[in-house]
Amino acid sequence: MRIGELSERSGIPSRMLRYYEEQGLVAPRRLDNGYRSYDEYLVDRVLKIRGLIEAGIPTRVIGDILPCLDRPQAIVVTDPDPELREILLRERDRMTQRIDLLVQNRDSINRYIEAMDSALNVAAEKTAS
Amino acid sequence: MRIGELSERSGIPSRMLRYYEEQGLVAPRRLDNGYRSYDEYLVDRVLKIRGLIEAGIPTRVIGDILPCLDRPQAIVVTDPDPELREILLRERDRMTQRIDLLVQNRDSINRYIEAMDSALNVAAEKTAS
DNA sequence: TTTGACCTTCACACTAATGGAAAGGTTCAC
DNA sequence: GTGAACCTTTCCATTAGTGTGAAGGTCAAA
Repeated sequence: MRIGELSERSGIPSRMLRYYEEQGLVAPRRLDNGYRSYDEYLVDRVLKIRGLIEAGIPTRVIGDILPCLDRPQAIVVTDPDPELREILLRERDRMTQRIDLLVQNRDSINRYIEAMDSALNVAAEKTAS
Repeated sequence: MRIGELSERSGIPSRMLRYYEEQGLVAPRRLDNGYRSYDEYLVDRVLKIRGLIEAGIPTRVIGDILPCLDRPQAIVVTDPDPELREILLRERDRMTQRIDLLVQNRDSINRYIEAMDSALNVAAEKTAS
């Protein structure tokens, strides 16, 4: 598919799809006329990229971890690179930290919402009485 | 305490502490000479801010949710603002999405690391035999 | 064959977060 | 009272991600 269709299906502006390409995160083929041509599986890929960017992972890092994310590991890991392993360990731990903090704060927000709601209920009961 | 001490204790550059103030996230008192003076509890506060920023939450949003995060809810929620509730619901859901995607990808990375390690073990066993 | 929708590259600009330098005030210790 | 260490504000620079517009090529349909 061409960039417009991918953009529509993924909800990601074509400007950003070109940017991801510039950052080396996707490599669409080119048609004879120079148009980008995206394979079907790239829909999921760009959505994953988008999600990671929104989660605060810089494209540089995404480029490192992306190859390890979706494909059947058995095929890839024939020659384990110890340097890559270090990068992955570090990023995994950073992600875990992020997750913990996010969970903690989301739960705080949730408690707050619930407190608002029960305050509303109290008010409603007063009115009803 | 003054900005230098807070910076040292929190590990956050003073430049950033001034930035957080500019964004309305902290409001240190001022000494007679104009120096910023931070209360003890602000150490935790700026660390929380830092964590949220690193988790990808923009300061604008942090400003909205911060008041709901740490303080005893019962006191605050006397007059629940429905508009604030909408903001909080939206942000909570966004955070949940982030968390899910982060968990999913962290687990993928983890599986990949484990695959690397067992590939290494296989190689080591070969060498040993 | 012209129009319209799509694509291309290039470039300028904006925001958020951050770093850093300049120019100057305060305080304290020698 | 001078120097060192700290603070102040102001301003300029950089990076990542994003928006937008110009100038132009492709292609199908009227």
